[in-house]
Amino acid sequence: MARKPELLPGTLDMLILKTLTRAPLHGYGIALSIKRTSDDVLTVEEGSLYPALQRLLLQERVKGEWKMTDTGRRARFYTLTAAGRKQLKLELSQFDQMIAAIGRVLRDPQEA
Amino acid sequence: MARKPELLPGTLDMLILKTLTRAPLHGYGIALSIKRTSDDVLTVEEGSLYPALQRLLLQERVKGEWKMTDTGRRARFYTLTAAGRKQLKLELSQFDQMIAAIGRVLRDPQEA
DNA sequence: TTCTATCCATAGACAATCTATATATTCATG
DNA sequence: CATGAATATATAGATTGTCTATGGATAGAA
Repeated sequence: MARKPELLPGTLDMLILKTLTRAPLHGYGIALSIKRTSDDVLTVEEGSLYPALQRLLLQERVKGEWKMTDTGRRARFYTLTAAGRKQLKLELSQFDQMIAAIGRVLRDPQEA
Repeated sequence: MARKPELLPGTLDMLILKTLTRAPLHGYGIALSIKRTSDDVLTVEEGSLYPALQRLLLQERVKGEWKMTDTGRRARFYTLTAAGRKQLKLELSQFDQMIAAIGRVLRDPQEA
């Protein structure tokens, strides 16, 4: 793991996809949303975010359209595709399963 | 994330350290313990386990001693050090914080 | 005019995990 | 006694994901 992990590795795609279920957003907006919703615990660096979005585009889990923001800047807005919704559902259930499993290990009684 | 993730990346050291709070164990025993305690959800591959144990040795979070198992094979038994206990405590609290933050993002209401 | 916030993106470094491989021993089964 | 499964350690190499660092550009506030 990186020295100062801002994210739990392996969870970024899921967080992005989930964020897009609310509404289409541009990259910067996704990062802000995750930061705010997580009460500043999760910070998505640009160097993580944009490669992740490229991956998701290639996998056709999101689609991107260049538009203008309210503030008059051009930005690429991402929308979930059907495949993206399906993938999110899958990742969500795998994540729950993992967390539950880790929980069992961490709560396992000490010192017989 | 790997195609078929057997672990949540970034959690292996924590799982190993936690497993060693119960009793000193050798590598193979640690892997078995995690597998069983997690009801077969978490599988620690050898290629992940032994490098992780080397890291933990170098960082002096565990110490290792060659001994004989009950079944008469030589194996390296790992014991938590004070630094290892401290590190476990830290990782546990960071993990809880991350999971809680991820939970807030994932439970964030849909479609305004 | 300068600074901050908004916006995109890539290159390169680094860390963690996995696949594959190698070695060796014990024990059960045929 | 041969074979294979389970027990046990370890490394090399590939892959992936994230981060640091960098570059560019515009809008609006000070």
